[in-house]
Amino acid sequence: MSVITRFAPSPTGYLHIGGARTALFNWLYARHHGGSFQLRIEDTDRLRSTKEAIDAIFDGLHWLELDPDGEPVYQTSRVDRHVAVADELLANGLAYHCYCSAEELAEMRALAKREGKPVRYDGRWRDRDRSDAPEGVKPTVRFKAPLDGATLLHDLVQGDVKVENAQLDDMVLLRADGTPTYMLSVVVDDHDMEITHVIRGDDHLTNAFRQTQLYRAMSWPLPQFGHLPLIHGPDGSKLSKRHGAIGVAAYREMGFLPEALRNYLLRLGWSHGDDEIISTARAIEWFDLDAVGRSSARIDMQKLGNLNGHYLRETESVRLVGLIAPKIEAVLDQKLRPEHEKLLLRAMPGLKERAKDLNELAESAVFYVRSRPIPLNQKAEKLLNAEARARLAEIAESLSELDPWTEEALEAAIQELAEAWGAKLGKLAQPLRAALTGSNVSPGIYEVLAVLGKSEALDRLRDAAP
RNA sequence: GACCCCAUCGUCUAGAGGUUAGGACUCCACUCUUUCAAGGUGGUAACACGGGUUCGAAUCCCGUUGGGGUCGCCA
Repeated sequence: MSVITRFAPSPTGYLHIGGARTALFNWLYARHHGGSFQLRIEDTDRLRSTKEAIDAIFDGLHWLELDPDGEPVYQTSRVDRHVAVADELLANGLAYHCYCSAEELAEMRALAKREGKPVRYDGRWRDRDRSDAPEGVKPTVRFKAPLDGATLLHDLVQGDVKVENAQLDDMVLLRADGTPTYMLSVVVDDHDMEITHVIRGDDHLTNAFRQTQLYRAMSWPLPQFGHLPLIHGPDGSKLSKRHGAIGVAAYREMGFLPEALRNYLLRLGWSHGDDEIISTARAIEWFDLDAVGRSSARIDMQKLGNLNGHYLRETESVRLVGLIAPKIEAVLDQKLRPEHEKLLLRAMPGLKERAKDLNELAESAVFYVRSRPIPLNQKAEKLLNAEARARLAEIAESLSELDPWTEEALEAAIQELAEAWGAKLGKLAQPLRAALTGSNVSPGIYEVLAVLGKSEALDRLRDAAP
């Protein structure tokens, strides 16, 4: 039987980083086994589900290049089927109507809590006759869960886990308004979609026991379960909004490459010996659930940044220019001209070596395409003292004869000048950098000179001359 | 509180009875060098604690402590 996995987020907010990892693991597992990866939108909470959140999930997955196979399934489109299953359970005596009001249940919980007893539904309508039903109360449908024994789970990540059935109460299958609850919907949908492997967050582990009982009640084959440990914030606490970078879109805005985020997320909880840099092709080849750890992990932005820098350096220049062009245009408040894009393309090798993310890359590239005169930052200003400016004039003069205008030729020419003046190279290089880039930090100065081209470079030097 | 899960450098992790406990990020030196990065070399840094089992435990068992998850007519 072929493997079918699914990612089943509820569209009540952005696609967060933990969800992204769940999606990645499901995707990898399916790819590794030559199976299929499905997306199901769990939108049965009509009040909290939003179109924006659904779009955010699609966008996030698409950006991460984890697009699902086939069309996504919307859980709300399947309520009739969910209700039919509940009715079947009811007909077979495996479910029953419960006439408890919300207040009554709240009271039940409060009492249990006060007495220090386990907080759960006491099954008071389980065997009660329907004729006892109070007037005008719409009942919920509850699952008649087994009272004795235990439910065993062979979890692909967590191993064998056992829970006494006495710990599990009779869950609500259909709300008083007749709509199905999550617990019913997941089981029906996972079954109907023929999901073979349910890979999801650890927070669903206890749900797996209740769901197992439902599968049994319906005599459906059980899927395999794999519960992934949760991701925590840098301080070890639960990932929450105060950690800031929790939505996938935020990582995109911070200038991370999807492949870097994927590699980082992959290593968070999964390992393959000492391997750190793992291409997606390799990940597909190597990924399996037995190498997933059982303990939760913390987000480490430093490591993500380092990984991103690595992938940035490996990325073809054309793609990088395409990614940073909008950012540069925003800074300059104007569209880039084709010749500027060509220039940036030539500049990329030196720039990408130095950037940790796309925002840094864009920032460091701006000077190349600014129009003269190039604004100087404070340090550059300081470097361009009277002596330096005088020298720049001479350099410009001397360089105007240079042909060809190549990195090698420029290096030779400038070193020659330094020697002739008996000056240290730094004495020339820093003022050159300041005049050419407006900054004290940049790629190699010969490279900058060459990339800029003879006429623009000389013009910038003349701008700085006294 | 009840139930369940987890526990190796600050962080992510390798390790599946016998290792100088390895790698990566971070940090610190040194190196390269026209700046800044990247790169190279080296360094600091861990088996939570207590009992067992064993000739021998990071590895197996029990307990303690700590962390996490779940206990909705949310998903």
